[in-house]
Amino acid sequence: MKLTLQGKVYDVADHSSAGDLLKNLNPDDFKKYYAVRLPDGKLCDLFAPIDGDTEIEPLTFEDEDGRKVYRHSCSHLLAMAVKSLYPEAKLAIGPAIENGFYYDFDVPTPFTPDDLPKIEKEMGKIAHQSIRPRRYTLPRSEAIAMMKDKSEPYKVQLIEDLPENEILSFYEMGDFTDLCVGPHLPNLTYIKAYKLTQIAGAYWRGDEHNKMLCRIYGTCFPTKEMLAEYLQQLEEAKKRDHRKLGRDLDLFDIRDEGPGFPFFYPKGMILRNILEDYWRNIHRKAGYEEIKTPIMLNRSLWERSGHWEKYRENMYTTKIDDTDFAIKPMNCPGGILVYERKPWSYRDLPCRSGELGLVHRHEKSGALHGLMRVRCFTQDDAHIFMTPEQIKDEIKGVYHLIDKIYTQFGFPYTVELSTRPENSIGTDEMWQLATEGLQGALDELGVKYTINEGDGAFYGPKIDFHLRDCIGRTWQCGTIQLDMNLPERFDLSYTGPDGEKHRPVMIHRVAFGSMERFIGILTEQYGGAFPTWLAPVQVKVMTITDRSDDAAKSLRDLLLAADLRPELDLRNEKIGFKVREAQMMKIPYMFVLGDREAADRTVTIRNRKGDNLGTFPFAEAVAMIKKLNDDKTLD
RNA sequence: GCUGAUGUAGCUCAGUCGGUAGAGCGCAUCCUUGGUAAGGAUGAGGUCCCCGGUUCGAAUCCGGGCAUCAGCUCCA
Repeated sequence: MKLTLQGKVYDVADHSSAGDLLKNLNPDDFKKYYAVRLPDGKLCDLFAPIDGDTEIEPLTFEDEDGRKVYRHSCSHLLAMAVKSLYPEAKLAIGPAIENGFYYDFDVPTPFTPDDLPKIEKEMGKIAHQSIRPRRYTLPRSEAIAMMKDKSEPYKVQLIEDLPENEILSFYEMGDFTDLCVGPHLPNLTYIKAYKLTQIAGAYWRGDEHNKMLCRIYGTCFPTKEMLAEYLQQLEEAKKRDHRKLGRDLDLFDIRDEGPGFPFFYPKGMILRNILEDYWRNIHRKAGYEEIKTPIMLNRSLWERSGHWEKYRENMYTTKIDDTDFAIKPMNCPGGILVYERKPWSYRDLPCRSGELGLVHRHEKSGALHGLMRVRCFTQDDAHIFMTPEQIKDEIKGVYHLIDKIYTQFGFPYTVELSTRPENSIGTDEMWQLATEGLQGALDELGVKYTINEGDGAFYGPKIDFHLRDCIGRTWQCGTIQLDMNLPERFDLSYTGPDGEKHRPVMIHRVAFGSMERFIGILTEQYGGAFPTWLAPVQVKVMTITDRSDDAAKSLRDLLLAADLRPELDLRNEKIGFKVREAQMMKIPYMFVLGDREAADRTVTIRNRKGDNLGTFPFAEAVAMIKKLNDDKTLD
C-alpha cells in the first residue's frame, strides 16, 4: 500500500513497516491525528494531513477504530500515573473496550475509590508533559530480559506465551515502556477529557484459579463536552433500570428474604400473562403442542440425563421417603419422558413440544442481577425431535419464530454461533453434521452472526440471540441448541421408512429465554412505558369533580366490556395531580371527564407524552384503545 | 464464589467528634369540587440489616454473618 504523506511516498506493507515509517515522521508536523487500517488488517498510527491520492480512509474519533486508539492511549496514561504514584504496582493488561478502557494492576493493597481522584490528577500532569509515544521492536530474548529487568512478571508471561514469530513491539512514553501492538496517539496531550469510573477485581487472564488483580475502569473523549454528555447519558440510562422501574411501577421486586427468587406483583402478573398468551398463540400456529412436566423428579432420572454428575453443584435437592429428588434445573429430561411415552414413526416427526417450565438453579451469589439472572425462572422451552434430514428446515423455522417475536417487540438483537468445545462428547461426524446444520441454516437465511469458537455446549453446537439492557450489557435470551447427547443416553428412537429403529435428533430452544429475563429486558427497552397492548393499565379514567363519577364509571365499564384494562381515579384531587400521577406510572392514555364531557358522554384524551388528542364520544374512545390493543401496535 | 463499595421510615436520602434519629415524597384524618405534571392543615410511621465485642454509653468504632450494587468468574 502506497501512502503519500506531505509529498513523500511511503510503502507500507504491514504493521512492522508502518512502525518503521513512524520513526521517520515528526508528530509535531501534524495538526490532526489519524490511525489507519493496514492491508494486514491491523491498525496503525498515522498523522494527517494525508494527501489526496492515498488509497486509504483515515480513522478519527468518529470511527469505532479511531476511538479505540484514543482509549488505548488513555489506558497507558493511566498505567503511567499508577506507576508514578505506586512504583511497586505490577502491570498486567490495559485494553480499550466499548465506551472506555481499563488497566489491570497487581498491587499489595487494592485501590479504593478515594485513590481515583489522585490518580486522575497525576494523569493530567503526565498528559501535560507533551509526551510522544515512540514505537520500537525487540527480539524475543531482549524483550523478556527488559521486562524481567523492570520486574514486570505479567509482561514476561505475556511475551513468553506469544507465538515465536510474533513481532514484539513496545511503546515508550517518557520513562514508561509497555509491550503493546499499538497504535497510539502521536502525543498524550491529545487526551483532553477522561474520567476513572470504577474499581473492580479481575482474575489474571480471566481465570478464577489465578490471582485476582485490581482493575481500574475509565473512559475518555477528545473534549470535556463529549465526556459530560456521555456521563449524562449514562445517568439517563440508569433511570431505565428494570430493578428500579419494577418497584416504582409496582410490577415486581426481589427481596432479601429470597435472593434470586423474584416476586411478581399484580401489575407484573398482568404483563407476564399477556406475554404467555402471546407465546401460546404464536406457538400453536407454528405447530407446537404445549406440555407441562413436574418441577421435581427423582435421582435416577438425573443420573440418566447426566445432570446428577455434571450439574449437581447448581441443583437444589431433597429427600422424599429416603429417595433423592432434585428440583429441575432444566426441562429437557422431563420433555424426553414425554417423548418416550409412545413409539414414534418418521411420519410423526418433527415432534415439537413446548413448555413454560419453571426451573431452579443455584447460581453463584455474585452472579445474581435483578430479573436478568435469578435462581428460579420460567423458560419458554421447547424440545423438537426430528430426523437428521429435517435439521436445517427446522432450525430455519425456529429462527423465523424467534425473529418474529423480537420484531414484534421492536428489539434489535445479535446472533452468535458457538462451536465444539474441548470436552465434548459425540463423534466428529455428528459434530460436523450438527454444526453444518446450524451454520447452513443461518447462511441460507442470510443472517449476520459471529462465531464463538469452542463455546458450544458439551453435547452440541448452539445459536444464541443476545439483547441489550439499558446500559448496553447484552443478555442471552433466545437460544437454539442441537443435542447429540440426550437422545443417546435415553435411547430415543423412531421407526424409519425402512422399518428400522433410528435415533432422532433433538433440539432445545427458547425464544424469550426466560419470562423473567425477557420482562427485565422489556422493561428497560421501553423504560417502563410499555406499548398499549402490554401495559398493565392501559387507560386511567379520571374525573375533575365528583359530579362526573357516574359517567366515568360507565366509561370504565365499557372499557372492561371490550376486554381492556382501565383504572378509575375518582379521588378528591385536582386534575393536575391525577395527571401527574398517571404520567409517572407511564400509563399510555388518560381519559378525563368533567362537566363538559359528562353531559354528552364524551371524554378528553391525553397520551403519556402529554399530547391532548381531543374530545371523543365514549364508543370512539374505546374503539381507539381496542385497536391499539388488538393490533399489538408499538405505540 | 472472588475484589471493592454500600445497608437509616414504604421510596429517595441527611445524620459532624460515640451521647438514644431527621427531611422530602408517600400514607391517614380534616378542609378544599378544581380543567391537564404536585391545593392546604394536622397526624401516624424506625429492631438505624443481623449477631457478637469495645465503651458509662454504639446508627456511628471493631469482628463475624446476611443482603444489595459494580466488575471478574460462571451461566447445560
